Amino acid sequence: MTQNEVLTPVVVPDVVVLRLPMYIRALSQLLESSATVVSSHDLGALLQMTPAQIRKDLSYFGRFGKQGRGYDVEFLRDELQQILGLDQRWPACLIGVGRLGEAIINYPGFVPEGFNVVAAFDSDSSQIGRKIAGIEVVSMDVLTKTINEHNISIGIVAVPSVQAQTVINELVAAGVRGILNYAPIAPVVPPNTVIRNIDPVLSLQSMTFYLMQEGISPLITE
Amino acid sequence: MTQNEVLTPVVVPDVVVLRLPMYIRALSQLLESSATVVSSHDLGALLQMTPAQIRKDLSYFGRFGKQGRGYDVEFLRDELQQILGLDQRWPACLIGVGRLGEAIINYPGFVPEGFNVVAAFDSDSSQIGRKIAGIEVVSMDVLTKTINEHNISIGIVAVPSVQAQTVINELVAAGVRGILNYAPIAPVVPPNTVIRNIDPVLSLQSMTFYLMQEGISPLITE
DNA sequence: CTGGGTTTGTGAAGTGTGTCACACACTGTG
DNA sequence: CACAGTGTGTGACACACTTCACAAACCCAG
Repeated sequence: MTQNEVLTPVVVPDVVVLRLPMYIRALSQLLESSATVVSSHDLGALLQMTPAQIRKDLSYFGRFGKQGRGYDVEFLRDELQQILGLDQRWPACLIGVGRLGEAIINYPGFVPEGFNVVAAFDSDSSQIGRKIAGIEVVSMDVLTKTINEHNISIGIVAVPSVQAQTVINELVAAGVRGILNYAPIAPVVPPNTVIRNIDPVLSLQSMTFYLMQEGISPLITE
Repeated sequence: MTQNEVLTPVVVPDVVVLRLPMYIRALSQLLESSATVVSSHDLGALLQMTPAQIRKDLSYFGRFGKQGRGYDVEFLRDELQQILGLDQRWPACLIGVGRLGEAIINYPGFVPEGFNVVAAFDSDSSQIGRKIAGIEVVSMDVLTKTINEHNISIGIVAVPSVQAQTVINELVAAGVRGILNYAPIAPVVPPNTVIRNIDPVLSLQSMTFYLMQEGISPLITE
């Protein structure tokens, strides 16, 4: 094989892709504590997972470690960031500037990770023109235009449930291929679109099953 | 086997438990559109999953359907709610009343689903005494006492990353067995404790991998 | 430069989850 | 009351992911 490496030799399982950001975060944390090298064993202890899984996951993308030594923390983090496209800044737009939308746009966790909300939309005309965190709320009428102008490929949906599917359809039609949905619904998207749902209620509802199993019930004190 | 049925015949896979809330939500939606009966086929279409998976999932808990007919919507929803313990109200406490904590306590999605934030804590003394959504912010010193008094088994963590693990440890020590964590960390909890992490950044970071694969890059316009 | 200790990368085995396909049950009709 | 049509519940199969285990590679000490 004297040709250039193919980008992704075999198809990478989704679960593996979901774990890469956790590796990046742990590596960043290690960097702050001035660690230069880490083994799959130590990284596994930090993330509560087996060393074998970490090695297998990384092996989908390349050979980043050295036998007898481990992984160079900074190098591995940079490689993983590049694989996920996190060495670039991603402009995103927000739809819905109610209480939730406002909290999202003010959330300080996005910017340091390379995600910038550069536009905010709302269907409520009384919201239009208002500025939140330096961003002016504009009408849904200019959705496609604004998305093209700013080259936005990520949309964050923070509208009421009943409107969410419609808004998602509009985003997809406007060319957005990645959607972060905060509405408590099960949205339908075309196959070439990536959707991630943030739904604390679903998390709580599956949690109570296990609490019940341990005999913990809100009505019984002990 | 003339003995009483055991509650859960075989161990239920975690993935199945995670899907039950989605079924409940879809069933509630069907109820609103005045449907009385639904087949696994139709439910699958609504949730983008195969009928076989739905039938298999439900079969872990009992036989709720009727051949040739399907499932009674209201009956199935009630059964699933009971299995998850959602026929009761669950008191929860919030730790951290910053911008994020405030948004959580004001989030209107929890109460209709049976989750009530009945106490709010903060380590910042300037926050103590303040009232948010009718709930007075109190000191971390009274954490254990308050949790016991209100019979709280769920804690919602909305403190900065550096404090999150400490707060989680304190919650566990105080008897909380279910934790909804909003801090962007990988927390460590004892085996008998259920943790759910809400982390929009992780969702975005795995999303960009797929956007990159489709050739979508924030720097390239087309 | 040699050898003991360490840790990676990866085929192979193991485990768990999803899908298939069909017997059985129920409905409604004539 | 019989029969055609429909849809569940489930054992068997298929697939995907995780873990195992070991050869190969590297470090470092003497």
